[in-house]
Amino acid sequence: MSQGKPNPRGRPPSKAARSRALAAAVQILMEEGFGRLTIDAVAIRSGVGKPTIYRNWANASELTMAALMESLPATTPQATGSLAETLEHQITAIVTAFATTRGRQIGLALATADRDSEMTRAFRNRVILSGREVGRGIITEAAKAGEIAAPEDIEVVLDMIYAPLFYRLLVGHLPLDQPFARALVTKGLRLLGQVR
Amino acid sequence: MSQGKPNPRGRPPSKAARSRALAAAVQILMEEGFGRLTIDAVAIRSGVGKPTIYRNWANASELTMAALMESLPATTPQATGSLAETLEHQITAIVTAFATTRGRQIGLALATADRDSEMTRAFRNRVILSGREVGRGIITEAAKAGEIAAPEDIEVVLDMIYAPLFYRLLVGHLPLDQPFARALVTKGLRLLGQVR
DNA sequence: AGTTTTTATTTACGTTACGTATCGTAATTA
DNA sequence: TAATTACGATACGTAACGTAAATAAAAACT
Repeated sequence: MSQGKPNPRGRPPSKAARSRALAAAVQILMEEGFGRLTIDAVAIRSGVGKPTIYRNWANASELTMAALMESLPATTPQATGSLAETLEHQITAIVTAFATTRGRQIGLALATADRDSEMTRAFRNRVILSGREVGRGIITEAAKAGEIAAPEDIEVVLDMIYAPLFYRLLVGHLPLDQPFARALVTKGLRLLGQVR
Repeated sequence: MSQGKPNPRGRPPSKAARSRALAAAVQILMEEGFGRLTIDAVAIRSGVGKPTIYRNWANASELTMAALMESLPATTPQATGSLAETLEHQITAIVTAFATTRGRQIGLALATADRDSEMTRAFRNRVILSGREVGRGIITEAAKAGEIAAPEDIEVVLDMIYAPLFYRLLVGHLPLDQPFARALVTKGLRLLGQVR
């Protein structure tokens, strides 16, 4: 590594401006929705100049993802209990989170995003895949505890449990509700060798 | 019902203009990609006027979906064989189809589309859900033939098999390839009570 | 044949958002 | 105090949207 900060010369970037812009973006997202979240709107509402916004985020899509990440609820503390209980608790929480309008916004943001940007990767990991990772933890713990055998093809199993949530959210062919969450868990457990 | 076509008075809508516009849209989609498919571009390339285009499709997003449907490969004829063979054949075909760039375009179109328009519904059924419906057919046939028991929660099972394809396509966290297709079928069969 | 109706094409327009450039000012270091 | 860098304001050029107005063409009615 180099010596980090040799000497920052001129006026430092304003943390305040950055956070005012981000806060305005989150507000717009909540109050007016995805379609209204434009750089101009954020500039006007926050009082931060457009060039400053562009100095902080590469484009509108990245600002949107930043705002979405900002507006996420804190991750649910992991419940303790049987594999079935824990899993159902988590899936149910995801269904609840997706039930809001934010669900569609997330899908839209992901689809629109520039595939291989740093921001997109972060968004994907923290928003889309975080639930799936929690699920991985729950399952591997259950395996360690001897509740189930060590699953093979864990990635495929995880996809089969978590993808349908995203699928129903985006495609909307069938409801994304509690009964669905329960059925998903039941079937998922069967994949893990546990019949309930 | 009324008497259908009493007498269409003035100049009839030009089928030619419509299909020229659609063809141009498909071309642009193939050659330049989703982002370049704009009404202006289609008008210029096809020689069809913008108002005429708007008379045929409500907006740019609908034209895009129409073009995507137009450019779809003919549906694979259903192979005959065991449940496992038939299912694997079909899933593999979907993976192949999704592997092209068109895969991403489909996801983008769906995410961007106006949720409850006629066109969106058609697009969803013919592009996103058609594979899933073929799967339903394969499974119910196998059940009728006594190869498996009649599955309960068929909708959930279908989602668990078909959603992961879409998920990997859009999220891109893991490859959408043949090994994945095979693993998916194996796990799917287990859900259907068949172990191989 | 002439009138009416409807569409096609052309052209222009107003709107919105993007992303950038310019400018004078403010904040910080040397 | 000078140099440097970011700030806010403003204006700009570009692109695409979707609509309007005007003229020409194609068909049905009389």
